[in-house]
Amino acid sequence: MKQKITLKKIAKEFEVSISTVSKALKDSHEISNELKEKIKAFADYYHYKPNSLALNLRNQKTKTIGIIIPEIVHHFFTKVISGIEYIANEKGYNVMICMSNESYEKEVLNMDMLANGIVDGIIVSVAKETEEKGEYSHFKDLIYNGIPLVMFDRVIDEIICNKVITNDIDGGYLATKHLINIGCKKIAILTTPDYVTVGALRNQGYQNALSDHNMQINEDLIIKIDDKHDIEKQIKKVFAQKNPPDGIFAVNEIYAAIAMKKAKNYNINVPNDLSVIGFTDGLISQYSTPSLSTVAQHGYHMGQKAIELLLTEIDSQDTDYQYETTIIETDLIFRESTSKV
Amino acid sequence: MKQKITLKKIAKEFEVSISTVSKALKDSHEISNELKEKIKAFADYYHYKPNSLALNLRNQKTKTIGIIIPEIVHHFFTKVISGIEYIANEKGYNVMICMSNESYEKEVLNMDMLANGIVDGIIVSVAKETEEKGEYSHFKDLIYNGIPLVMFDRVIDEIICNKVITNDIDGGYLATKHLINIGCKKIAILTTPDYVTVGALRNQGYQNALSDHNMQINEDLIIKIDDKHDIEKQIKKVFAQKNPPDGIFAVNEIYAAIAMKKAKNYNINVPNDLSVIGFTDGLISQYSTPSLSTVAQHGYHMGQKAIELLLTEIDSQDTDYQYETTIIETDLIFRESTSKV
DNA sequence: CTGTTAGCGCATTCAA
DNA sequence: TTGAATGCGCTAACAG
Repeated sequence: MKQKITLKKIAKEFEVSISTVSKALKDSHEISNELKEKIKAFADYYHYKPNSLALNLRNQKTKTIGIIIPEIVHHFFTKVISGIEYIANEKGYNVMICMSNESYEKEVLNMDMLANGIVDGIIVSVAKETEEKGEYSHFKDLIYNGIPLVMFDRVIDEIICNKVITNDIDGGYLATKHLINIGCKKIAILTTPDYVTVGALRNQGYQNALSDHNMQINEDLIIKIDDKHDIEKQIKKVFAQKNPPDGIFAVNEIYAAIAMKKAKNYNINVPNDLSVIGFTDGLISQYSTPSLSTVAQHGYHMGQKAIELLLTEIDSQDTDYQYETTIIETDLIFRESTSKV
Repeated sequence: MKQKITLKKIAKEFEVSISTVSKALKDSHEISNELKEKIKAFADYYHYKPNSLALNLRNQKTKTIGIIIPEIVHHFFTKVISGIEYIANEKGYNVMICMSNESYEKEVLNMDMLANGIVDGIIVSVAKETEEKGEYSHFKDLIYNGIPLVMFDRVIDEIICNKVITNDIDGGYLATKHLINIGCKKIAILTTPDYVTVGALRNQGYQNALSDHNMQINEDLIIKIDDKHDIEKQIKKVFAQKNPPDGIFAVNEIYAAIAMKKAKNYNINVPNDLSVIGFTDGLISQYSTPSLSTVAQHGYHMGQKAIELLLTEIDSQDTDYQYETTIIETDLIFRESTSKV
C-alpha cells in the first residue's frame, strides 16, 4: 500500500518548505516559474490531492450536507435525494444520507453525529415516531448550535427553519374532487393515523372536497391505517361493508395498490365498479395494472428546492436571515384506475 | 448562534490545560476525582462532543464508508444500502452515498472525492458506462492507494478486491426452467446489451436452461434492450411477431411490468396465454396485477455481506489479506404471472 | 522569491 | 496530579 502523498513529502523531495509547495501548487506568483513547474509536475505524477480532512478542519466547513430520511426504500424519498444530490454536486457539495427508520432514537443519533462538524447543514424529513412523541428538542439544539436546517415533507410547525412541503391539503382535495367529478357517490379514504401530519392534511383535503360538494363525511369511510399491524387486513374491511364505496382515495401508492388487489378478491372491477386514486407518482402507480391515477408530488423538485434553501442559508452571513416555507403544488395524473369504460 | 464548545474553552473556564481536560473527559486515572467531576459536569452541561474533523485528522480515519451506486431510484440498490447501513451503524460507521447516474465520469469524480481522506473504504456497483468503456484505472488507483474496496452486483473481474455478486447465471437458469416446467414452448428473454454484465449472465443462464431441455436458442427471442431508446417500443416488438412467445423472462422488473402491459394491449392474457417472470423482488413485482413471479436477489443480505467484507479488510493489518468473492444465491418467488388457471 | 509561524481541535508522550 | 510539546495536513499572515 502506497502512502498518500502530502505537501510534506513533496517538500522533502525538493528540499523546500511546505508552504513553498503549497503556494507552488496554487500557482502563486510568489514562486519562481521554474520551481512551480517542477513541483506541479511531481505532484501531478503522484496524483496529489489536498487532504480533505485537513482542509475541513482548517476551513471549519466540509462542503458536505447531511440528509436524514425515515426510509430509503421509498420512491418519493429517493426522488428527493436525487434532486438534492444534483444541485449539491453542481455547487461542489457532497451528500451524506442517514436513515432514521422512522425511529426517534435513531433520528437523534444521526443528528448528533452529523452535527458534530461533519456537515455544513442538514436536510431532514421527520420520523413518524418523532411526530408521535412530539419531542423536538434535538432540532432546537441543532438550530441553537447554528447549523442550518431544512425540513421537507414531514415538517414541524414549531421549529423555525426553512421548509419545503407538498400542498397536501390541496392534493387530497384534488384527488377527492376528481373522484366526485367522475361520479363516485361513496368515497372512502385510506389514510394514516393523525400524528402523521401529511396523512392528516390529505385527509383534511378529502373532507373539504366532500363538504364543498355537499357530500356527507362518514367516519366509517375514513380508514386510518396503522403500519404496525396487518395493513391488508385493515384495508380489506372497506370491502366487507354491506355497501362498499365506489371510490377510494389512498394517501400513498402502497395502500392504493393493496386496495386494488383486495377489490379483485371481492370481484369488484377497477375502474368500473370502483375508482381508485393514490398519492405519489411512484413505480407502482406507473406499472400496476390497471395503472394508478395519482397525485404527483414532484419529489425531485422538492429536493432541489430544499438544497437551494440550505445552501443559501449556509452562504448567508446569518444576519437577519429570513426563513421561508416553500409549498410545492401537486398535479393530478389520470390513468386507468379512474377511467370508467 | 452559539459557538461550539471545545476543549480549549473548557480549559479556559477552569484555568487548566487542554490536555488536562482531555484526560479528565476520558476518565483518566491521572486526574484527580474532584477535578474530573467538575470538568465532566461542565462538559455535560454544554453537550461537549469532540469535533469529528479533528479526530479524523488525528486518527487518520473517519469511521465513515462511501457507497457509489449507479442509481438510487431503484429498489434493489435501496435494499443493498439498507443492509450496508444497518451493519455499518451497528459497528459505529456512517455511510456516505454517491450516485454515478450510470456515468463513467461521475463515478470517477465520486471516487476521487471519497478517496481523498473522507472515507475509510468504498463499496461500489459499477456504472453501465464504465462497463461499456472498459476503463477501470480509477479502481486500480484506489487499490494502489490502499483504500479498501468492495464491489457488489456489477463487478469487474480484472479488479482484485472483495466482491459480492448475485448468482445471475443460476437465477436466469431457474427462471427459465420454471417457465419450461409450467409448459412454455417458446420463451423470449428481455435483457440488456451484453456490456451490462448482469444482463449477459442472466441471458447465459437462460440459454443454458434452454439447451439443457433441448430447446432451440432463437436469436429473435433474445431482445437486448437499450435504455437510451424507447423501451416500450423495443418490448412491443416481441408481440408483433407472427408467432409470439408463450413465456417471457425479463432480467428486471420494469421490463417485466412493461411486457405485461403490452401483452394486454395485444389481448394476450397473463398468465394463461403468456407467462412472465422477472428478476429482483421489488415493489412492482409485489403490487402489480397479476403479481409478478420473480427471482429474488436478496439485496439486503448482499449489502450486509459487502459491508462485512469491507470492515474486515479495514480492520485487518493488511498483511497477506485474502480477497474473496461471495456469491449470493437467488430464490424463485412464485406469483400470479406464472400460475395458469 | 522562499521560509517561519501559528492555528484549526484533539490525543498522547514526556516532563515537571 | 498536571502541563507543555508534538503532530495529523493544510493555509495564510508575516518575515526575510
